[in-house]
Formats: sequence, C-alpha cells, structure tokens
Amino acid sequence: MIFDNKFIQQRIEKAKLLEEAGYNPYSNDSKRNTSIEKYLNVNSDIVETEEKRDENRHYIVSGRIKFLRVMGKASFVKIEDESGMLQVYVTRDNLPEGFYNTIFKKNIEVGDIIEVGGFPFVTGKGELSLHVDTLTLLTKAISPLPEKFHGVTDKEIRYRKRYLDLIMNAEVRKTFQTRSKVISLTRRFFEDKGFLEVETPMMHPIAGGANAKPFVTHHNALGIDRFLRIAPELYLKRLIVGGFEAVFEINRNFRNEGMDATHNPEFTSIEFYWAYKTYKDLIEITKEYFQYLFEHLDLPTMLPYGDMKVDFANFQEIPLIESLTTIGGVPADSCTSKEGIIAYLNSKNITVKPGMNLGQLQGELFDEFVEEKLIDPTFITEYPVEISPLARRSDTNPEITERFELFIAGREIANAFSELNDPIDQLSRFEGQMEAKDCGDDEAHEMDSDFVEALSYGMAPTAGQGIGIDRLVMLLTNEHSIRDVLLFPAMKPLANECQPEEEN
RNA sequence: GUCUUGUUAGCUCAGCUGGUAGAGCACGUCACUUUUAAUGAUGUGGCCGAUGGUUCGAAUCCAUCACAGGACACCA
Repeated sequence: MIFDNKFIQQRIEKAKLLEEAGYNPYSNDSKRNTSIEKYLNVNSDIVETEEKRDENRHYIVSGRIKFLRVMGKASFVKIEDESGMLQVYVTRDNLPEGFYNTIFKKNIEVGDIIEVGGFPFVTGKGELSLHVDTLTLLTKAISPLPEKFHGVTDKEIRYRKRYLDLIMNAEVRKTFQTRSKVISLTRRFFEDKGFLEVETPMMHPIAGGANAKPFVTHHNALGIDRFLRIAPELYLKRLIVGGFEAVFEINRNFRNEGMDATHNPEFTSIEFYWAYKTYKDLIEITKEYFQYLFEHLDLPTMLPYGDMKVDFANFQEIPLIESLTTIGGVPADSCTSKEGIIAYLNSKNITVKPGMNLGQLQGELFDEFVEEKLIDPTFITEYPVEISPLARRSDTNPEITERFELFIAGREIANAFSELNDPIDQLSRFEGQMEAKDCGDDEAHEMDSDFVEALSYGMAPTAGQGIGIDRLVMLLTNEHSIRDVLLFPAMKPLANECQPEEEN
C-alpha cells in the first residue's frame, strides 16, 4: 500500500485528530485577500517606520509551510505561495485559548498548506513578516517533504515527481515560467504580424513533413492505422494553397526515435508559412523575433550557455559549402566531389554509409566539422537539393535550395526555406525519396500524392520555417537537458507500474 | 543500440581489503515569546534496487535484470 510508510501514517493520524477536534484537514474555505508578493510590496514601508508595525492593517495570505521554527510560546513559520515566501509569526497568546498548544504545535507541520491573517511588522532581524491572529489549516499534506536544505536533487525523482521538484526548487519554477513566456511571446509576435494561428491534425494517414520514424496508433471505427504527426508542414502548406497567406501552429510533434539530452519523443515546435515571401525574408523576421523575445524577457543579448558565451546581437550568415572550408577547415577541393569528401572523411577516420550522394556527404562534412563551432547565431544557407526534399531550388543554381538552418551554441534551432511549389518537381522529389527508401533508407520521406495534388492547384510562392521551442528554451534558460525544460519528460515505466501486455 | 557510473532511512549522503548498518535533516518526547538550514536534551526509524551465485558469513565480490545519469551511435 502506498500509505504504509510510517511518516505518512503519523501524518494521517494528525489529520484524524484535527478532524475530531472540528478542523477540516481539507478545508476549501479560503479567505485569502492578497498574494505574498503583493503583501511584501504593499507593506515594505513599515521597515522605515519607528514602530516597525502597523496593527491597523490586516491581510490574509495562504501558502505551503516550508520552514517551521517552534520556540516555546512563539513560532516562526515560512509559508510560500506561487508569488513568493513570507515569514509569519505565530504566538500562543494571539490565538484562541488552547489552539496554539493542542492544534498548531501538535498537528500542523512542514508541507501543510495554511492560511493566516494578521498585521505587518518587522522582526528584530529586520525581516518584514506577518503577526498572526488567525490561522487555518487548508490542506494537510500526509506525505513529508524532502529535506529542507538540499531539497530533491535526484534527477529521477525530479522528473517522475515534478510536483516535488516544483515545490522544492524555485529555479525550476522560474524555468517553466520562462518557457510559458516564450510560447506566449511567440504567439503574440506572429499574431501582431498578421499571422493566423491554426490547428492541423495530430493523426496523419501519412507521416510527412520530415524524415523521422513515426508512432503508430489505430483507429478502431475505421479499422486503419494512423501516424502521430512528425511535422505539420504539409498541412500548413495546404492552407496556403487554400488562400491563407500567413499561418502558424505551435504544437507537439512526435518522433519514434532515441531519447537523449536534446531529444524527447514528443517535442514542441512552431512552424509558420508566409506567402509572397522568400527565405531571405525569413532571415529578417527571425532576427526580429529574437530581438522581440530578448526585449520582452528582459534578457541581456550576451547569454552564457555552459562554457560558452552567446552573443544574440551577432547574427551571421554563410552558405553551407563556404562554411565547410572557412569554419570547418575542410580543404576546398575536398568539398565538391563524392570521392574527394569520402577520401577526406576517411583520412579523419570517419566512415560513411555507402551510396550517399554528394549533398548527403556535404551534410556529413557539415555535421562533423562545422555544426559544433557555430556559437553565435548563424544562418547556414544554400543547402544541397538532395537533403532538402521540400525546399525550392535556387533559380541560379538548381543544385542548391533556397534554404537556411539557424544554429546557436552548436545546435540547430530553426530550419526554413522558400517552399517548393512546383507540383511536378515535388512529385519527382518524392519519387527520389521512394527510391532511397527502397534502397534501405528507412528515414526517407513518404510519398504524399494528396499533397502533390494540392500543389497542383497552385500554391503562391511561400516561405516557411520551423523553430524548436524546447531547444530555444534550453538556450534561454541555460539548461542542458531537454528534460529540464519539459514539465513531464518521457520516462520508462517503473517495474511496479502495471502496463498492458504486448500483443500482436 | 554500445560503453560507463550510480541505486543504502521520507530527503541529502557516509559505509576501507567481505564479519551482520551510520550521520545530518525530517519525525516522536521535553525545554524555550524575535528565529533565519533556530537551538539544547532525548528517542524511533532499514528486505542496503531485484534475482541468482561464490563464501562459514555479502550493502561490500561475481553474473543477470530493472531504472536513472553521462558519453557515443542513430535521428535533424
């Protein structure tokens, strides 16, 4: 039984005693009239006064007990609500006869949620506090909190029981508040630009828009499998065909692949599509977007990330091939032919899968020698067409696409391009992907003829971009695991958690 | 998927080359009306992640498994 721990038993016993004495251990009769933050602000003037107190003011605040110091007939209690922590001073003689000794001291403890009323005063040590004249238990916590000084540090507990992490670690609350603000600001930024927020299906008949393995689920009524979406791209572009000129979606994608510090099976991205624009316009709006975020989050443009310092005012732009030599240090003549690249990679003790085409090999060089060196925000442009099945070819060089990826702190943050809107070209790109799939590339993009048909009705020239929100939040909060920016990261089930039998 | 480290009280952690389990916090009892991780006294608390093995004897050595962290691989 989950309550057989003796500390829990002890606390359940206290809850019973309270109930028997006429105090509901789960009362919902809250009369709170201010938050702790407001209380501290409104009464900060008391510190300057002669008396250090104002008995004519009266406030009711609520919160969870984080510290409890009982000293005979008086006690100091630190309570915390979402806005902050407040010290309250509880004395025997300011409470009803017997309450302090038989109820408060015996049955109320760290972890419980209480409500106190009283007047503001400043203690001898100069801390603005609340002098209590009424005290109500709102919620009895029957499980004890972790240790008050070290808190919970065990990552497994922190992720599996995020509520405990949030109770104990104020910085964690801050991180998720930042995450929320980033999403909210992102929404506002694009709305202000005239973009329309839309929702497209999470369950797809064909998992398209990216190269990734999907999760499969089953629709009973139709008797067919569906794929959890790996990207919303093809649906958003159908909307551009339909006549919407600027759309965005902030939502989850699901990819059935490995989990590590930068990958969670479900993750959040924003994708936006903008008709009558090109990837050049996207570079500009991306810079603007970052500026907007930093301004409204009140962050300095120079941010630490681990050992790195990232200058968010220093956006660079460089074509992929050029970056291989200037940043990656790859000799120029080892970048432009399959043989040259393979020879160079082999000389660095890197083996590549046989059958890779030139574009894939150039991508390999980039991943190997350039990516991790891109600290300040850098737009890498002019991606080879072979690794960009949904991007528009450059008008001047059909081997490359009008595409960029944005790298910050050695990590990909965004992917964008002028969209391919030629249905014939799109069809042949899909066919190329199908060939790759037949040759064993199980990551190759699926054929989506319905999407090709949509393009055949004409999609205005459009530019589109995806930004990984989780990784962006990691950058802004200096977190190095995606689990630290997800409230409930994916975890393997514990042995004692029952799970359905595997069936075929 | 591979390698590697970890798993001991509610939490944070000790525990040597194998000899039968420790601290701090928390909790119980007592004292204490201005404390700041309050303090002082005292006490309770453990299937040492699971299963096997070696041994007279295993928290400790070995094997397998589970979960977690890190690195690598894969995947944008």
